[in-house]
This record gives sequence, C-alpha cells and structure tokens, in this order.
Amino acid sequence: MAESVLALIDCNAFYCSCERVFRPDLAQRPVVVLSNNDGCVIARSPEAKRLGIAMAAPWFQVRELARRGEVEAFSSNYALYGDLSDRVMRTLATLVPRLERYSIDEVFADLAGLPEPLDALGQRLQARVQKWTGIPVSVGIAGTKTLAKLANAAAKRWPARTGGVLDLRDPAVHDWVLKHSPIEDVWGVGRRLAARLRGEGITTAWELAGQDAWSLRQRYSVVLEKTARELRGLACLSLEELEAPRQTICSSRMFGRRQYQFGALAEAVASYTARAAEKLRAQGSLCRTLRVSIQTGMHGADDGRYANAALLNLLAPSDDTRVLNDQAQAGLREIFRDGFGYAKAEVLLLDLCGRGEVAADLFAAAPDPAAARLMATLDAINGRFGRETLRPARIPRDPAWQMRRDLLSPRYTTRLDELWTVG
DNA sequence: TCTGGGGTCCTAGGACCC
DNA sequence: TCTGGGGTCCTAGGACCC
Repeated sequence: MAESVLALIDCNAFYCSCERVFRPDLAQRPVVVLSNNDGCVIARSPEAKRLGIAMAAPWFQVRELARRGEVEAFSSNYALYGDLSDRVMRTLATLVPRLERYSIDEVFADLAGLPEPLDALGQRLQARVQKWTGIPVSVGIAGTKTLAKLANAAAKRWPARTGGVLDLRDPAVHDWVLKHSPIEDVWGVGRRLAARLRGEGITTAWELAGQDAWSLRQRYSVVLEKTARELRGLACLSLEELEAPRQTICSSRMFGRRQYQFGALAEAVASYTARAAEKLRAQGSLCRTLRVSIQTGMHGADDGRYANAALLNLLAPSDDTRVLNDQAQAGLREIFRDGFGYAKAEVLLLDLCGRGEVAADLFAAAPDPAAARLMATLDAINGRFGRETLRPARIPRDPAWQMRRDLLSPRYTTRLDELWTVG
C-alpha cells in the first residue's frame, strides 16, 4: 500500500487578509477583525500580533490604538469571507483533485500519487492562490492530519526558513520540528489538556509522541491516544471528501444591547428560527426537536442572572419556518420571565433526519407540497437578493436587538450595490 | 460597560430492561 | 437473610476546534 501523504493548506490571518484584498493601502499595516457584536479580536495580521494585541482581546482595550490610527479594525463580514473562501477552494481544486474543506480558512488535500517533490507543489498552490484571490496561504505536508497541522504551524512560525511551505516527511525535519513545537501547538490539545500535560512534564509535541499510547488512554482519553499515534505517523483520521450533513443546527447571537421586553425576544427568536430553518433546508434535512433558550448577561449582573431553555417535540418532522417558529414562540413563552435584562437567545434544531428517511406516520398530516414550494421560493429569493429580503412579518428591518457592527466593510463581492470601485 | 458563534466528539451517570 | 450484572438509551457537561 502506498504511503499516505496529506497537506493542510491554511489561509494566513484569513479575515484580515480578506479585508486587505480590497484595501491595498493596508498591506503592511496592523489589521484586526472583531467578533460579532464587536466584542473582541478574533483575527490579527502579523503586524497586529507584533503590537502585542492578544487573540480574544476585548475591543475596548484595543479601541484607543485604533483611535490613534495605530491599528485598523473591522467588524466581521462573513458574506465577504465566505465568498473569498469559496474562491480559494476552487483555485486549489485546479491543482489537487481530492480536498476536504475543514473550515472557512483550512483545507486538507490528499497528495498521494502526485509528483515529487511535494514542497514544489506546495509552492505552486501558494503562488496560484495568491495570484488568483490575493489571499496568502501556508502549506504543511506530512503523513497524517495531525502532523500536517503541525507542519503548517511550523511553516507559519518559521517563515524565513520555510517560505510558508514545509514537508515534514524528512526525518531530520520531523524530529527537529516536534522537539521545537510547544504542546499547545498540537491539534487536539487545548488549554486544559496543555496544563495537565505540562504538570506531568510533557511540554513538547516530541514528548507527547513518545508517550505510551495505552497509558494515555487510561490517564486521559481515546482522543489524546489517537493524537499521540498520529504524531508518530500512524494515520487515525482519514480524509473526508464528502461533507456529512450536520447533526445539530444552531442559530444564536448576543444582542447589541440588553433586552427587557418579551416582544423584542420574540422578534429575535423568530429571526434565529428563520435562519436555522434555512440552513436545515439547505442540507435537505427535517427536524424533530427544537430547543429555544434565553439568558441574561454573565458579567456585572446588576439586574440578576437568569437562563432557561425549553425543549419542543414536533408532531411530525418539518423544515417549514412557520411550523418551527410556532414551536419556538411557544417555548419562549414558557421560559420568559419579566424583569431581566436578556443578553442572548439561541435556537437549536436537533434530532435531524433526511427528507427521504421519514417513516410515514398514520396520524400525521401528509406533507404539504404548497408549503414546500413556498419555502423553496423563499430560499431562492433570499439567496439571490440577500438574507432576510423576505422574512416573517414579525421581524423588523432594523431591530433594537441587532448586533453591533460599527466597523463593517462593504460586501464587495456579494452585493451589486456594494461593488468594489477603482479610481 | 464591553469578552463570538457554530460545530464535533467523548464520558459519566441515571433509568430501565432482562 | 440473601439483594446481579450487563446492555441500551438518554442527557448533561466537558473539552476541543476555528
């Protein structure tokens, strides 16, 4: 059997790079992108990192720097990032046939059977994506996914030495990188695990790879056992080219400001339900259970804290926004309490099944073709003219609870009226 | 004052069954 | 007085990812 070889291709500071594509004046400047609601920093350009701005730094700590013009900040613009992500993926597909899109800015590629040397292929991928989309990427090449992630992290950590492309199959390179990669850089090791491992004196990827796998399973979990095996070159995770349908679909958001009225929460829940139902239909699923939850702020709880959730079972599986919203509203009425300042609502669709898989229920009403046509039309119009062009009447155009996005860039690529102009 | 949103997988513990 | 153990299903919670 041929040795497996994979690459992990990862866009550098992706959200920042997207903003720069349309703002060449920012090429060498510190740039940050903020989370929904402009809460905290979720992406930093290398220049912003050098300024000492931490990941997840609260915006109010960075605002002064931005006011003085030392850093350029943007609200997150997912319409733009999603579109540029599609372009990056399509560009890669012109050179590599088998791809697994792992996240908005990362993709695994199967390189088995492609002509050596593979780092030359990596450089071609890098150059073509840069030229066709304007997005810089790094490429890590290795025999397992965990090692490819580590190779990619190393390519980013030592750009002068690697040029952003690193093949970890060379044993000397492999050993050197593992010995110099802190345990936190290993995929699957988060804050908690890293602290426990460090407590045991395991501080590098090399030391984790050297642990006895069975003992890791006993002391930690099967997940960490697999991670250690993968670090030793034994593939435990395979390339998943086919995207499996989601098992749960969630739509949730913090409000731009605290909400006290039932009516405002009802609007938000209707809006989140509509969004979740849209995602449900997009993957061709039906939902049998819906969970709606609300909560007050977690910080500075002057008006008291409260959080609650309601679980609703549908009579028959459905993907109809109106049916789901009736349930969501009933759930909200159950759990709403007066006198609290609510910060967030969430709608979760679970117990999903394929549209074709539903066992006929003698007592349920037959599926209504008119309803299906209505939902399909709704999705087509919103797909063409933008989200919430058509929406349930209870959702206002400019609701009081909508999230803050004070620093939003135009949707250059997906809205005709916000097209990039040159001149 | 202010700290995201959307997912996955695993584990532990309780209920229930034979 | 003795008072099983193994399997399954469900749920909540934890940890991780980007």
